[in-house]
Amino acid sequence: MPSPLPRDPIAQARDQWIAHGWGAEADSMAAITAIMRTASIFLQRADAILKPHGLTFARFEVLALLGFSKRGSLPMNHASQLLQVHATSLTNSVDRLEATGLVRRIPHPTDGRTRLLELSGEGKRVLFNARQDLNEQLFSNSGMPEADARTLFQILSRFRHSQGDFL
Amino acid sequence: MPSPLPRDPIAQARDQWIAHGWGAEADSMAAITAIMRTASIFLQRADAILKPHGLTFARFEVLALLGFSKRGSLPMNHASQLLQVHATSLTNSVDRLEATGLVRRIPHPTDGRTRLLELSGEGKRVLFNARQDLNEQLFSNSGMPEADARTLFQILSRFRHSQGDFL
DNA sequence: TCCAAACCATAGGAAGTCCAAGTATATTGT
DNA sequence: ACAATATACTTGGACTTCCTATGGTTTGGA
Repeated sequence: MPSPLPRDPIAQARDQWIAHGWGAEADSMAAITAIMRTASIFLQRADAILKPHGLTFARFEVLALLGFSKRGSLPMNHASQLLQVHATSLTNSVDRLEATGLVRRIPHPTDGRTRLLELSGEGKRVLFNARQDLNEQLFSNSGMPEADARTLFQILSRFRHSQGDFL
Repeated sequence: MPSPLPRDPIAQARDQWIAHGWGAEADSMAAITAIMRTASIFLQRADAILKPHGLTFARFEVLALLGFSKRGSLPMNHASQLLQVHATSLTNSVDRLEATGLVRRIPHPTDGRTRLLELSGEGKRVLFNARQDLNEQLFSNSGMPEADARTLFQILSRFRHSQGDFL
């Protein structure tokens, strides 16, 4: 928890980059560093909001995904692809969600390798409340103007697409 | 390591948000999720580039900061503020940097509480090479057009300022 | 058919982040 | 001068992420 700094340290780093002759890379460096810092800020805010619900953002995302699934269940495989995290990360999250009774692992009817994830009743309740809080306290009030959010999303979509993040 | 998806899962989530009546929050949600995902992509790329140097991005940032300090040394306190990470995160990074001989902790001449960080000769060498690789393989070639990088940095600076990230 | 290759999930381990607490040192106010 | 407060750093714990390796299951080619 850094106290407010006299000047943007990323802007300072950018100046240093330029001063040392890497002007061509300075803007890219600054943008990447700023993205990482911003992600950290949002993650902390989201986790703080979700803490009273006994959730983290990673686990919230799992619940939210399951809440949208038509059939009410999703193979772990599929879920980890949609959440774009490593399979082992999802295993970790699901372990905790299952331990607190928000989610169940059930066997796949035809494929013995696959496990399906299913929300419990309690899981649905927690999801409902957590999502409401997150919408009110974070998404409705992110601190970013709508226009900026849209521009950001467009730029990042272009970038992610260029990186093979999706087809 | 997710394989390429048929469609952007964040755009899908955004659609779901709208379909469920949270259209007002959808763009913000999508932007925030995209930021987190993009940060993850960049972090993985940076860590992969730095691995041959025996570094991670977190530790590289410490070295880079020290490399810029006029006096050649910096109090941990000051460093953690500039890097905008918790003091304990810096302790963690410095432990590893010191264990591999890239950095030294030396006592502060007048304040007994403070420890100064100092690059070793090997630390300077590693920094030089790592920074060159990062500039060539990540920053020069980030996959983001210069104009996008600049726009991104501006939007994120506005946001971070609004969040009290700096004055 | 049946063996090899692909796939799903999990275990273990390394690293990063944060927070809460604890220790030591400085500073401040009475 | 001395007690209270503030600051600097570290320790321990919770959590996430990734990677590598392993055990089962399924699938596909000889």
